[in-house]
Amino acid sequence: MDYNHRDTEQKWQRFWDENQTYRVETDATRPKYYVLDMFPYPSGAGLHVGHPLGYIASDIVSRYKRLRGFNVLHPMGFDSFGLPAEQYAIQTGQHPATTTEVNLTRYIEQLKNIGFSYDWSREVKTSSPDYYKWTQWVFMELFRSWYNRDTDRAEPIETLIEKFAANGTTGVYAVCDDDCPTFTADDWNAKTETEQYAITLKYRLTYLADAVVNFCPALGMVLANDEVKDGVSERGGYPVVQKRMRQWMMRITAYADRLITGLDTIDWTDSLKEQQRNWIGRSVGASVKFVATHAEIDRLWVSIEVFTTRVDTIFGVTFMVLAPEHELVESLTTPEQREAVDAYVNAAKLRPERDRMADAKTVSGVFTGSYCRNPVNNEPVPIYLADYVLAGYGTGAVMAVPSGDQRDWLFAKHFGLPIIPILDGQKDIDTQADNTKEGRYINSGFINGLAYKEATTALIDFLEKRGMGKGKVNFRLRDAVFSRQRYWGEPVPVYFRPRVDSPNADGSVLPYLIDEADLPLELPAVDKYLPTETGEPPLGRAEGWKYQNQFDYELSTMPGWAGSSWYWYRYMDPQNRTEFASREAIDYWQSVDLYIGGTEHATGHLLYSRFWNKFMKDRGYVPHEEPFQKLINQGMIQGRSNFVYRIKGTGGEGVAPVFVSAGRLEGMDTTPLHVDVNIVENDILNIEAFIQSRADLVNSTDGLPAGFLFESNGAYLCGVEIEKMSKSKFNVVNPDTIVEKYGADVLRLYEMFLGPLEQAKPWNTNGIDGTFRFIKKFWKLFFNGDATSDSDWIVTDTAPTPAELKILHRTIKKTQDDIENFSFNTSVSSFMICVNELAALKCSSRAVLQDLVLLLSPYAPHVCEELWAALGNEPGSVSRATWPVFNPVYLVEDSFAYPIQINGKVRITMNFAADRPATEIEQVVLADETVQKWMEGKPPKKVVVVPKRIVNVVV
RNA sequence: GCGGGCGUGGCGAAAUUGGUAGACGUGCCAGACUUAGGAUCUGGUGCCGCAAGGCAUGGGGGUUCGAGCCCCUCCGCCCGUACCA
Repeated sequence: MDYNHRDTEQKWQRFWDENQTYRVETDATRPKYYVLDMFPYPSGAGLHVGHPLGYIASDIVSRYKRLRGFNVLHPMGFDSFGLPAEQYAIQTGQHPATTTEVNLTRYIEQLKNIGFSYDWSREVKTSSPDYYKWTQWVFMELFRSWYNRDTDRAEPIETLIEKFAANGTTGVYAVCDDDCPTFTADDWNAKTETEQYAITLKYRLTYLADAVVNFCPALGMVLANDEVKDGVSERGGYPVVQKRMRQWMMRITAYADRLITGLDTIDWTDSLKEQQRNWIGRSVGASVKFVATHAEIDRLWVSIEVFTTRVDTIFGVTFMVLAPEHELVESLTTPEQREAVDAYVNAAKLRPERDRMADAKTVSGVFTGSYCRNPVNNEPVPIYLADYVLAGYGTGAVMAVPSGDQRDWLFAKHFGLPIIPILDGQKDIDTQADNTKEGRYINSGFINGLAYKEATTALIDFLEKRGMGKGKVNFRLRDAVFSRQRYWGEPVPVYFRPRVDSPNADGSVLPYLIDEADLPLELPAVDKYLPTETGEPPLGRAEGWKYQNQFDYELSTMPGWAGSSWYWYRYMDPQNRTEFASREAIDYWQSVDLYIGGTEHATGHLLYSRFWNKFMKDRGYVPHEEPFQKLINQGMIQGRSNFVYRIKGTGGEGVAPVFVSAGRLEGMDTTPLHVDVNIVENDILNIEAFIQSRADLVNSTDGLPAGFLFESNGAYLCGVEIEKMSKSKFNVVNPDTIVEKYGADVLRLYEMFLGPLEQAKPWNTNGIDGTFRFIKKFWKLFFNGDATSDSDWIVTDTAPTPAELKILHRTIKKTQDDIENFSFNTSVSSFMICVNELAALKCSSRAVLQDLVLLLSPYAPHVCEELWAALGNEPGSVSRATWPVFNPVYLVEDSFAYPIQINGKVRITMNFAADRPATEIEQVVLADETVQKWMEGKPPKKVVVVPKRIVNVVV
């Protein structure tokens, strides 16, 4: 019987489906393990071979953990709100839910084709009202909470109100808006309920604020910073302009410190943790006030606050730089400088941010005409504007120390400003800045002679005493904009009520949460998916959409990351109608043990998820501070494009196109053209398929057929380039075609065999035959393929030989080590060696082969299920079996030793294989005659070793 | 610029983390069985050399009995980030 991957795989996929083999329930008698994939956005293009890479790895771990006795939660779902479906809706008028459903069906089909052990009964999709009801509920909980810095956690807003009623703002240490008033308990209690409510709005974790946002006129919507790439929208690539708009915001900054410290408790790669640390950007320094004086009036005027991480260099300050957008620019500019400043500010505004940032080499700036005084020595400091200072970071103002900072140095050189050395450890400051902290201070007033640490302390002390500055921790992280002016997202469960019941009623409106009983607030139908004529978001088109038939709803929807910031909890209890997940389910599944996904979510999804999780922990809904205990980033699979080369000038009217093989390009003037990788094998072009599929290329415009210049062996060799996988580059490989030709098991093995999981690599189908052959060889350990006999089943009940046991146990050890270490590629190699060796030994022992089936089953589940049943086990039960026990006894003889001659002396180095830890590697000196015989090729029969010395050598 | 990573045969890659470099796979060469081979099996395959031998992990230097791995330096590539004060 030959192996037929199509029949076998379909049979078992159907079996798993019908028997719900991978359905999982809470089971307090067994340890749990939660393996999660980053759920995909179901795009219209379907899956390509890059998508399943991480899913295969997580599936292997899931299947392995099941065999090790864990109750494994391994779900899949869809992040199904998103812009592409909406844009398609705008073009076609088709409801995004419809297209999403079509794409989603295709995704599920493709995923099932690869044989993943997902519990599909737990599928979630973020665009389903049953799901987004709870996304809206989390929003409400955030709205109903404030951040108490004293307890360092989020608390219900009621605890804040109690404090206000008891002591006013005294003793309240909260994260809030900048313009929070202070008041006494009497003040508070004298206010109307509406006034009190209005005040609490400044403290809630989700709040309305006027924010300068990235507005994209083409999309008619606002984008988050991390959705804007190079100054254009990430999706679509449209220009983005700065615009002030009223937006819902999330106070993620309240969690900045905890988001950093939490990184120490989780098992993520250092590079990813570093990315998040940098994004949050905690820097310890000082804020210092420089009092500005007007050049003409020469009197104390206004104070400019700067943030610096190097307050120790303050005596080296020779100028100050403000961002062109700084609020004081207008008032600091003297009449003489007015024209130059206006020109500079306008140029900076017009210049797209991307240009401003990209151009780091050109020094530009302008003098305002004003000065301020250095608070430590009262020296006048000229105030400049320059666009290398960002309005959004710190205070938008920098004290410039050209001796210690290269940008400041360049600026000083350009404008002829003084450069004062302030440390005796600095060198060459005539040619460049030196940011060293080594040495003793010079030219630095009262800190002369001190070292960095004492100087910093002394300075902060000095400034604090005079009220001119203080030690401060600054973050780069900013509160997240939470509103989107688009249709295909979760409606924000808020309505607006005009202020009428307060003495100060001015007709303005306040936001209120809708009644929780009214959740989910479902997306209303609209006639078009575009903004309204008055510039309202698409939801403004919904007719008669009023809360309680009278109040306006919030018209913006939530961003894409809302639904994905808590979804791992929904998988725990996806059908629950009364809670986002039951307490019982959460207590059992706790948090995600292993999360696999791409590194591109480092500062988006992975940060927001940690934020929401911490919030939910604070409010007692979840047990863990961190949602994802271990995170593995799979590398991106790139496309491998193939090219043909057409000689320039051929292929037009009356000239037959001529294609030159890649090996003969020398001296030819050719145009490279993408050719479909699916008609290229080992970079050799299938000429017939090419001629058939690309009539547009292989004939001249008037029909003359193409000529080809081949290699000397008669083949047409294509050129190769690594590019992103995309339709337009003809380099997309669909997993379905691989599954059809080789089978899902081969696809799974091959994707793992390609290289380390974390490494980015181009997809290359060359070599997949190797894994295909492996599966066939594996099969032949069970069936000899002799069609003439009644049964070609060759497994026997013979006892395994020592050699067979050695091979088996070496493979058990290797496989479990590899899976625990996510080193799947070497595991596949060891399977190949194992099968080759067992075949060479003509191993037919049931005991060995049955264990081998279990070892391979996480990688190649279909063929293993088939063989498992053939071995007489209950059909479909391979996932309920028990992982073979590794016994090191069978490997002892693997130790080896070899003599090396060093400086006339001979040493014997001993290594021990898998059964001994590496720390026992020996280096010992033997008797000369023993060594002599060894060198002559007569090794000792037996060497008995204990750590660090040889006990006995038998020759 | 800064941060992180990488550099090993024609190609994808191994190397028990300082101990026989190139496992395994592909590709290529030769052979077997074949009417046939894009099937299967066997052998060979880092480079130079007829051989003995020599040279090899981007270049150079260092530590070490011993370096692909550690240190210094230079070169090249990739990813992230955008002047973060």
